[in-house]
Amino acid sequence: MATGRTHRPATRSRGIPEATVARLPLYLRALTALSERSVPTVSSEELAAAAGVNSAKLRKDFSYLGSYGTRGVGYDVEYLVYQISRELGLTQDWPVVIVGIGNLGAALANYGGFASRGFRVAALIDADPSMAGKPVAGIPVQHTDELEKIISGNGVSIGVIATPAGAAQQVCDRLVAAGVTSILNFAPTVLSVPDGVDVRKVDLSIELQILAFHEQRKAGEEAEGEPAAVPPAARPGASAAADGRKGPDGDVPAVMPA
Amino acid sequence: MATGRTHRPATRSRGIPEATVARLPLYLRALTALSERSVPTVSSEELAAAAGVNSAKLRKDFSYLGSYGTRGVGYDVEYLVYQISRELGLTQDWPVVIVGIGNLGAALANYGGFASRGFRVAALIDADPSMAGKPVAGIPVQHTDELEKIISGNGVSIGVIATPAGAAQQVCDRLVAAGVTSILNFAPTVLSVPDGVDVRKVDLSIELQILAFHEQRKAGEEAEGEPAAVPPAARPGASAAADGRKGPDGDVPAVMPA
DNA sequence: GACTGTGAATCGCTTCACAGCA
DNA sequence: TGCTGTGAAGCGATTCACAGTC
Repeated sequence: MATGRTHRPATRSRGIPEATVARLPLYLRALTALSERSVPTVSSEELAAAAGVNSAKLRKDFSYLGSYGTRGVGYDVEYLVYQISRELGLTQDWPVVIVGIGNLGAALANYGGFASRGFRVAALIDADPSMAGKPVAGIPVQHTDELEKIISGNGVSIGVIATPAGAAQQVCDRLVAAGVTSILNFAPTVLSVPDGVDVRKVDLSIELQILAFHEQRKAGEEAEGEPAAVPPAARPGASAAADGRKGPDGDVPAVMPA
Repeated sequence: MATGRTHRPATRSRGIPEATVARLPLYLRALTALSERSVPTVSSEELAAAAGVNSAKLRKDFSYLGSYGTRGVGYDVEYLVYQISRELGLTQDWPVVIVGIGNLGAALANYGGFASRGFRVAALIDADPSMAGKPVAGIPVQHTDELEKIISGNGVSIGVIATPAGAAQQVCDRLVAAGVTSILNFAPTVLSVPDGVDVRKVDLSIELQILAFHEQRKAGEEAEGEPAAVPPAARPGASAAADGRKGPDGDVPAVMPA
């Protein structure tokens, strides 16, 4: 899981479970594809397959939205596209700003998936003065000094942080102070925000680490036994660090913060 | 949640819950930061705060790995860094290939968080012949024709797909056929893979859609009442589409696949 | 006959609360 | 005394299985 909210204990939104909300975009994508092929109706089984979930889950999810299907027939594709879009709030325009126009920020600015779903890149912001004015994805980059002006001037409530980790919290604070209440964070840091502000995070290297865990497990199973659970290596003692500890695989790994 | 596996029913790995595995990289990041500041030990409370979780959860998580703490004291930072690294499989080198060197692929190739955690970008692959040989992040891009050779030649078991949606399944099939067993998918498509292959996905626009849902809810609450649950708009009938349906917010949204 | 909608059962994760140990 | 480690309780999500409806 690449993501998570900060705070908000058990405040389930409008009765729709969080897990369901997280799947609605998946259904929407699958439905949109069907819509383009002019498929009029679809069964829970078919749609579930297209979205990569099982049909019981899909039907349960849709039951939270209301009874939008027809027994014995299935779901009307166009109608469901509209209902889910509305439920997700995509029937309105969401101006977003992207802060930090490095490789990743530029990729995000160019990403077609945003614009096509009601998200409009209202501004690109970077701290590097030499970037100012340069167009990225056809939008001129503005300097961080303008941040507050841009947010309030465009009524931006969603911000995307693609800065280095060190700058993220500060940028976050300024975004929040200027009125942003939802943040998508690509920087590898835990952001702290006041109540009422939502944060979702995407950490590219975390996903790879989870894959590595399973990959290692596969390799271990091939060779029968489980990978040694608790190696007889040195245990903590009172002192810290530097005791040349080694594990079954070799040396202490070169782990560093991003 | 930005991510999910495909298949694998209830095969909990070595007794460590999936949810715990997904948090280990978070702990590792926080611990690495402490390690760099030469902090020798840390309590569950402190570490939990740094990782953005609560302390009960953290202790439970660590209890699945073994008893690595000292009652009355806390956890030895260096020792825990090593144990978690080992558990995640980061004590070994993982060659990865990135397929699709557009904006996003280039950003990934340049992303420092990979290399610093034992992931080595073994090759960059793109279908565009004019890209071939051009260096990105210091690594020359190779043509898709070389894919199989590259995978087997480097013993690559993890592949990253950053192609357009249309090419993703085909690339996936070739990666799997060549021996890749873990895939990180950035393309907005559901990939189908044989048993034994893990897929994790990151969809940038899905995260924004989830934020939009909550954002909309906040706005709705300000104005007291809930947003109308089931509008009296036209219901499906037998025929599909094009009936000029409108919702409370205006028109049918312009949703499109990425 | 086919497929949706949903109560009930189940599963897994989180949280509580305290026993166990340095 | 302070903090970890963990059974047990609580809770949300998934799955089952079938009644309801076209």
